[in-house]
Amino acid sequence: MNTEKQQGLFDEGTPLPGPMPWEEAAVEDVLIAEIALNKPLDDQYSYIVPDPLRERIRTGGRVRVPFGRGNRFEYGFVTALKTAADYRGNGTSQGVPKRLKSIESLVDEEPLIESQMLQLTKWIADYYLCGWGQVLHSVVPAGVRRGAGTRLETFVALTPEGEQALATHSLGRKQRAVAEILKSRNEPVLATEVAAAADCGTGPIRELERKGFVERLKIRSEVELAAAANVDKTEEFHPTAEQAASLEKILGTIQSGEHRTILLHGVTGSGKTEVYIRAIEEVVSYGRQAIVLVPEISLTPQTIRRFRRRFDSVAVLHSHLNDADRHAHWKRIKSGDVQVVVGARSAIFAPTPRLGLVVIDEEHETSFKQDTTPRYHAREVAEQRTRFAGVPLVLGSATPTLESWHAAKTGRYDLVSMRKRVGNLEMPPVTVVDIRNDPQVRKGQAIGRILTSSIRSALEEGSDEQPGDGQVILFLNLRGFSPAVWCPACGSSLRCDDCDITMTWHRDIRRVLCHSCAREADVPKACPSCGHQGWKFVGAGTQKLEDEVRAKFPEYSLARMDSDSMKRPGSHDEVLSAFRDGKIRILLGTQMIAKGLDFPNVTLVGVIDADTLLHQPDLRSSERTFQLIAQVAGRTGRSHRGGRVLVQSANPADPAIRRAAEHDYLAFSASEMQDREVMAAPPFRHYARVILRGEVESDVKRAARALADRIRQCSDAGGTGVSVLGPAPAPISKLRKLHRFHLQLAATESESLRALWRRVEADMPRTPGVELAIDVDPINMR
DNA sequence: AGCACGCCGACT
DNA sequence: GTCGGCGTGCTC
Repeated sequence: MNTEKQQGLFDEGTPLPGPMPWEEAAVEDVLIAEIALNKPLDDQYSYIVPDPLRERIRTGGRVRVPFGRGNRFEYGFVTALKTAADYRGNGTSQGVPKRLKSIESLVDEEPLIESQMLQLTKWIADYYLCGWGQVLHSVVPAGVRRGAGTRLETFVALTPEGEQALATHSLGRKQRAVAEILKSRNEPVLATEVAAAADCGTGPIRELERKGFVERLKIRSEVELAAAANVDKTEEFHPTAEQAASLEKILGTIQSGEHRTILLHGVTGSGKTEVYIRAIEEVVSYGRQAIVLVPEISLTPQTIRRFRRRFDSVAVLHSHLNDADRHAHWKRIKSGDVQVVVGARSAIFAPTPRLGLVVIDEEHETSFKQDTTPRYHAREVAEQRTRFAGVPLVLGSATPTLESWHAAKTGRYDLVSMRKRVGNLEMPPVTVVDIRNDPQVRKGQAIGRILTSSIRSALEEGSDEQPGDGQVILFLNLRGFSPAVWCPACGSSLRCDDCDITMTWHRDIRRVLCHSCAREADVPKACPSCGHQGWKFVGAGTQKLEDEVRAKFPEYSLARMDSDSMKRPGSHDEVLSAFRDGKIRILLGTQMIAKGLDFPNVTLVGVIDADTLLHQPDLRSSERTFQLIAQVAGRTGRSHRGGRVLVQSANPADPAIRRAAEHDYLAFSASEMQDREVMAAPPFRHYARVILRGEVESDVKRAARALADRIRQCSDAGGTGVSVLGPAPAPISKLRKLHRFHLQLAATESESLRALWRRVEADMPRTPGVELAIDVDPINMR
């Protein structure tokens, strides 16, 4: 706070403040609360706690305060409480001589945030350069903030007349079924449940109600949490030597009572999950809780079942929970009733009262980084949270990030490795097929000659008992039919009106879709640039692949799994169980099928195009390519039947692809690490990315230049050793109508980036209509 | 992030 | 004369 400015304020005729409470006698013990507001503000604001609230106010709870000149009411979190004496003496005396306002009211009786979580969120605000209040706001789920807890549900019950009618009246088939069900249950039943059990809609129920045989009851019910499944802890564990060693290492750390981060590098199929479960059992036996983070797409019923089978009380936090369910879970976790929390990124904020262990599975997944404010990485947040709690963090992956690998190599993490698969199964042989001269690919097909014949032999090949029951997984990381609609006359492609992106043709809806903003449009008859009629649909997505496979293998059943075909809840599980039962022989899809699937009869995995990620303008493109192939390859060879992998590529000599084919993470990481050092890229250098966006391109560009000048000025003056790159248009230069420019800051010490930014922020040039965001440790450069 | 205050141009 | 444009400090 600037004293001069405040002096000025008083000089300019602002009414002089009355005596502050501490200027009167016996008010030294007036209570003052520090409040963090949900705004991009660096400071907390001090408010007087009025006497009636004194006894009830708590750190970590929310309050309603008047804010700004208009005294509009805002919600904020109490981050600290102190007496006026402390307040005056705490060294911030420069900022004191201002009139403090009073808190209007308390929002929560019970604090939402306990002190370690307060500390953690403060760390996030400092590290990721955003407001503390913003972090606090985003850490508490909306359902919890709003107190969503109950919902009104419609129950139905049989009336006495209805019960008689069963014997005396003739009822329609469905109506009778409904009445029978209600009679046998002899209590009010959820209307939807009855309808499902009687295999009918609500029609028959309504008819019964009209006749007076059924009554409808609206019951406000506490949300019911999934009951503990049949717990089976007797499952025998015959650990491999490597599993035993890994587990021993983790248990040793747990018992040490100190924080360590353990990187568990285990190839696909090496049994990492079983190691996690055994470690969690240990902390649960001490009455502590564990948090398991998995990528959102791995949060499948199979994964959840795996934990539910082994623990009495598992809370699953997925993105499709409604507010009431989320709140119910949250309360139960907070009460200590939950042993294991399984969830995506944000589950790292689960309010476990006695945290014993955090596990992050598939540590390399990019979905652990949030791409809106606060732009945190769950791995870093977990590192801090476990450090504060003095408990271990286990990071598991077959293909660790270079960041984690580097941390392990330099001793910041402990490393344990599992190089062999459970059951002494071999890693599947991976063949890279050069498709540059493939006659089928040249004709525009997605599947080349060699992959075609491999699919056929995999499907036909069988065991002695069951001939010809082999299954095939085909992976293509592009949904839709064609990723481009191209005009052969002028060479232009259909683009999104709002984004700098080509539209993808979706044949099922006969429209084009922008995969960035989800905008939908019809394909114009003629090319808007040249008027030519006759579009070419270029490239292949999963829909086109589906067509091609059906045409080539009409005798085999097939399912496509991508976010378009899996919109209906439960469809994911249905397809996978049909695949498990062998009712589906060919499964094709996107990312969705690259994770965690484990089917013994899959004897061939085909990667349609290994190059899509390779050509991204991203320093991690090699790493991503390696990860993808290694993960997909892990879907086969999971039984004595063995299996193989075929990777189609136009760059068969690329080191990332070759190393992945050889299952050689060590060689890949060693050479990639050297490249990163030469490029001055992470993990050897830390980055922060500043993104500016606005509707008027020239304004954004000007703002970006002005900001870059200001940053360079601050940087030079401070001798910070921070290099400034840009500004340049962002790789996606327009997104949802907003033009985007970015610039990057790089330094050997992460802290120098933050120090520089804080100096820049203090006197930032601003342009109306241009928004600004900063991303610390960015992993998405788009 | 809002928002109230301010200083500039086009209207009754 | 004043209504309203949007640049720009300030928010306990």
